[in-house]
Amino acid sequence: MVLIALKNRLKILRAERDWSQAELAGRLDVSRQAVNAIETGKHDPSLPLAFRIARLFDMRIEDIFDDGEHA
Amino acid sequence: MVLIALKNRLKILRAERDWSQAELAGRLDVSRQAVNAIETGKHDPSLPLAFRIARLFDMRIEDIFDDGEHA
DNA sequence: ACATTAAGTCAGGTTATCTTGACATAGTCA
DNA sequence: TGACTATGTCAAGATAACCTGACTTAATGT
Repeated sequence: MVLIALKNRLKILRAERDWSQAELAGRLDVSRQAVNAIETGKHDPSLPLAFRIARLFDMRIEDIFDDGEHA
Repeated sequence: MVLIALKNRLKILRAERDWSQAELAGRLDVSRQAVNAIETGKHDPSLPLAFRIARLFDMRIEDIFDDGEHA
């Protein structure tokens, strides 16, 4: 049972601010590897981390991560 | 390190529809115990499950779960 | 050439989020 | 009374989401 992670715009949002993965990790209070794993689709963030990410970029969770948003 | 789960309105949304935990679990494709654990604050849903919950109730994740929403 | 930074990865470990199965309690109802 | 439903809980186990530390590769700059 191999499920893939939700698509996300983290890498783009980070690039827009010219932050390294390490800097973003620091702002989110997680490890650099955690940020990398999320960006590269290895896994999804926990819900609390998703909230911190949304707060940091002042966006809604649904606008950063997406499920497929079928209509 | 004991962290508490996010507050959530699952129980209320479910009551408004007069669904049992078992029925909600079926609609979300998780176990009844998983629904119970989320409602009783034992843990947070994964992000993919949070998306399914939000879709089911046609609401935003932020309007069902909350972090404290300081201002 | 050498040092530094960024990104990606791996190993090994911990904790959180699930699973199934079982059980107790309370409420409803024939 | 006895059957049924809903809720809450526990145990034991699987997998996902984190951690630290180490290492490689590519790009940049001195």
